[in-house]
Amino acid sequence: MAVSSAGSRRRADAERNIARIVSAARELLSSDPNATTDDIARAAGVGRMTLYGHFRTRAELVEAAFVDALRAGERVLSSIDQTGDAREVMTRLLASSWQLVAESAALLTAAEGVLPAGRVRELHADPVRRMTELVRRGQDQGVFRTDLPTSWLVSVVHYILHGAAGEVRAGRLPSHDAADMVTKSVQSVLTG
Amino acid sequence: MAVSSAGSRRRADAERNIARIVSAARELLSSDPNATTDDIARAAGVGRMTLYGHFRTRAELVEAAFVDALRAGERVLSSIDQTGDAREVMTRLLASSWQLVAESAALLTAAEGVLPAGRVRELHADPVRRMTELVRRGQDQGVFRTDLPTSWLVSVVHYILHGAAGEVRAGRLPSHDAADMVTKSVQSVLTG
DNA sequence: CACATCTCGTACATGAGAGTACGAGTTAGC
DNA sequence: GCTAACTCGTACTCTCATGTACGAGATGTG
Repeated sequence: MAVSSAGSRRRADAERNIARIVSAARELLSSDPNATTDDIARAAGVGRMTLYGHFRTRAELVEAAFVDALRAGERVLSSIDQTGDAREVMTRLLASSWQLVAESAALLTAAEGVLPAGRVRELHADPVRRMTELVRRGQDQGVFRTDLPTSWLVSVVHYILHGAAGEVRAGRLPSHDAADMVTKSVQSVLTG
Repeated sequence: MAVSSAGSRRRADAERNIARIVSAARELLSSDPNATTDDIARAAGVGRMTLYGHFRTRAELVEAAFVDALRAGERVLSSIDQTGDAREVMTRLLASSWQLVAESAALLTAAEGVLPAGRVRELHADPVRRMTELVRRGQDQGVFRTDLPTSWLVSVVHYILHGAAGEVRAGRLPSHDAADMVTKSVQSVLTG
């Protein structure tokens, strides 16, 4: 997060620059978890020193980018139409969020490499919980398998998501095909 | 690979040290893709200078470790009983190799970060080809789904494998449960 | 318009890791 | 047991990224 927490108000240009930096960090770290502060500052169109004016350390910046991505994810998750059985909800969810989740794979790696152990899990406990609830609901409704633990099924969904992202990034899978393949594959695993 | 390629013969102790170094590299890089040459030399029980006597650069060492892991994988793949339909073969294959493939996930990351682009795919073209053939055979036999491309199915198998490895490493999944979950999940995706 | 806030270049300190140079000591193999 | 091959410690250079120090100039805001 930015240095000045709540006490004093920030100037508008500072606010704008912070947003730019976080956004650039999200973008760069999502394709290269080792992007340097210099890379990020440059991509944000600000000097490196400006960046350090807002984020004391690289770790602080990575966390800010990660939190930003999580917030975007939360926005999507909470806007999903929850009617119908769990299969339908899952399909809708994947259709509208697979790209987002997938893009953050490398960002997650970056966060894990830099943040104190456990902090990462702590930060995205919320989205994981929501996904877990959806899967469990499906199991309770009898539309998702119960011979595998809920937590494992949730994990597999993540792996498929991240994998698809990798394929797309590497240019081996056209982006518009990905959603369909992800959905079909996930549905198979969940229904057994 | 080692510096002296084919021309002159190596002394027995040198040969032994090379084996130790490669083995240590495989082990360390499999849990930390950023392990340093110093870490590896130390783990191999040799001086750093000995290591540099056999591998000019870190990249050369990483490649050697990667190739070594691939060879071990090939040995497993080629010893699998190929009788029965593709589902049975796949089950046998996963049972006896998931750990191996899984362990090499981080090693693969290390290789990708250090080797020239494309070199990695080039190196493990063989195992990928074998797995692809197995999946295609299943599709031809009518036991695996055909509504998703072969290459995508192969990829998903890899993701599930690597994901399981991550869970085991993180201590969230007991190692002896993993094989079963991987097998069930993969079977679901492949049969639709 | 005054001034606190913000920008950002240059320069520097630090630390980590790769790879090199040298050379004395050890060991395998004929 | 002689010799070439090998080991490996010390010490060095290079490069790269993080983070700090200083300070002059630009700009938003009351």
